Amino acid sequence: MASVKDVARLAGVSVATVSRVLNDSAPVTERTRERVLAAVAELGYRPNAVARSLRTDATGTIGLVIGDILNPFFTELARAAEDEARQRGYSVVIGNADERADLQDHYVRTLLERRVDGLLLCPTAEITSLVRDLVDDGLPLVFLDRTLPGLDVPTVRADGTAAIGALVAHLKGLGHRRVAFISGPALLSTGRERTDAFMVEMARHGLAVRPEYLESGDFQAASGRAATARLLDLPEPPEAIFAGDNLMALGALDEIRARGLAIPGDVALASYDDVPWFTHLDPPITAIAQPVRELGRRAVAALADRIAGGPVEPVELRARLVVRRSCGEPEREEGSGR
Amino acid sequence: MASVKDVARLAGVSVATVSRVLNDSAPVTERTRERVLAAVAELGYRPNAVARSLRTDATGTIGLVIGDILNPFFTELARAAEDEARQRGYSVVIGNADERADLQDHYVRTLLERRVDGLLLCPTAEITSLVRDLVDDGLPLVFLDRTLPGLDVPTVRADGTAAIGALVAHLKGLGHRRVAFISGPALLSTGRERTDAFMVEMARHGLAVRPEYLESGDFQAASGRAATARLLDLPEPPEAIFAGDNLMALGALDEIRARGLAIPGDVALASYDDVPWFTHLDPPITAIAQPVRELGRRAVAALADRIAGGPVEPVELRARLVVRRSCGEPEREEGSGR
DNA sequence: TTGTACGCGTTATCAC
DNA sequence: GTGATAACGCGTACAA
Repeated sequence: MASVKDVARLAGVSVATVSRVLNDSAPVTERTRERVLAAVAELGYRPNAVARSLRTDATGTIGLVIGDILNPFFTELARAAEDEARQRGYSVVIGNADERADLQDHYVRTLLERRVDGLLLCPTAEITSLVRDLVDDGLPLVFLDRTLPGLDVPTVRADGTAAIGALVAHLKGLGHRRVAFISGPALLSTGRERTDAFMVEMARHGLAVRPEYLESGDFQAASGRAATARLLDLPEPPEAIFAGDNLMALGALDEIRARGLAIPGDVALASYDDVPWFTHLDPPITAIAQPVRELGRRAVAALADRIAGGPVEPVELRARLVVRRSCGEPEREEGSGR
Repeated sequence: MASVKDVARLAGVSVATVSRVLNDSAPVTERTRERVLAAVAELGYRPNAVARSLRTDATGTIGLVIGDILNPFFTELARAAEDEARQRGYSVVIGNADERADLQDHYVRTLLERRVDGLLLCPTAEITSLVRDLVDDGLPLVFLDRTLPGLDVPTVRADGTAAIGALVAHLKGLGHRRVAFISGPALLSTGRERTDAFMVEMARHGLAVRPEYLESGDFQAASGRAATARLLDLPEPPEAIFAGDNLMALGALDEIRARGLAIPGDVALASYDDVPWFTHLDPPITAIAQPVRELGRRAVAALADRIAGGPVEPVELRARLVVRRSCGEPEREEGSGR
């Protein structure tokens, strides 16, 4: 493949001049500029980003390690991040941790070796020594969606407390008293926070939470289904089930359907995380929607600031309740959806 | 960040020896090996993949340019490709063309500049000059899911003809005669092939296709919804609608629901492309499933072969019909799902 | 078994 | 305005 040298030779100038033309880093005669450009076109020259990166110590690349690429939440997050990154001239290299610490570390390692300019990380539960090193090394780092305790890293996330409060009020208003929650992993900040908020809000609304109504899963569909089975097998099953993420809600849905139960007639269902197809279910699912696209954009913006050496504030957006019809809402109360 | 030089100095050896230890490219005394490894650990040395790539002229990276990252088909495809690539020691850089030729070219260009070892491309409709150059340049290239006519590039894809035939037979068996098809863009090979197969199979089964029953969309939900609206507004609407991809099926579903029509009572619905949540709809959607994960794996395998300099055969897998309950199937005919 | 020295393709610093 | 050249970090031919 043609290099600057070839271009220089063909244009009858030095490599320095070629570089100057290509990056217009210094004034060049119109005549030579044309000659260089002509040579570039003739040779089909493509600058070698690898060599440039070695020289400039910047790759124009940011890493994004997400929890699970099959989870629509992360997919949309990735897309939003990529849009914003492209606009800022960055490329994004995505790593899929598949909710496993070892896979997360694998990707972090290769991203480091590839010398990404910064890293967006949705950390898995465990705080690995590699992640700790990252912080110490001073690599521009921003946590996305999830936090790790005791690490001084800016985090971009959405707070769901208010929305969960709104949901609890909504359920109570609809006459539900026995509300169950399927929480995510307690090791994940998102898992913990949603559970805490649920407990607090239930108490605040004077609703008791029986211990057997507090199930827990791993943010995957299968665990949501299993938890729902246990709940429905209870001598006195809950009137409403609130799943801690969209995949567990899917599992819950399956189990309810498999038993031939009706939503919301036999049991109400609500989900943390909204996904496009919730609108298309019958009934449409009442859910708590995170501002996913803005999360992705703001995360990239924050990282870009850190890379530029500026100070970075943590970002905390707010999730909101989207009322649909899976909790026994009267016919025309449908929310705005998305 | 520490380099081989630093490691060499600390270990009291030459850079060559450090390199030898790290790649065990040549025998080294156990004693020096230990010293080097100790130095590596102490300095927290991470090899610089950028420099290595410049030297070896290989990045250990493959590019994957997909049509639309929000389409579950491509998401799953990407994940499968990534799994296979990781097992083979490659990293995948994903570019999202968003079904736009200019965005596709943008990503192809940056991937080229980053010197990916090979490229997996789901080409958009138009055959751009950049893509033509790619072929001429001899960059290891494999088309995935879609082909471009007149280009000598191995393609990994799934043929849907048999499955479409099975679907037509299935619909006919269920008593449907007026079957409509919402095709994808005729410029896309996948769009064309599905339409052709539909026409051929309808004829083969002695079913006429009225011109007004042949709608076309752009593989996005909105177009599927609009096409469905036109179909349902017909003086004599079709008894069954077959959508050319999962997103257009989603749009069709919306329009049908919005009109308060019942599936399959008022109109039957089937989709090309199966997605996990089709199972969870009521009724579950009868669909044609592509072997998505195997497509991804085989594509990476083929590309790896090309990179290694071996000959590469095109791969053609088969899609299959998954019978569920959206076409008026009797209660217990449900297929195996996925 | 180990060390020295060159070159990969760029950009940047210095002269001219 | 332009050209020669050093340097980025690494792998490797060649020498020792």
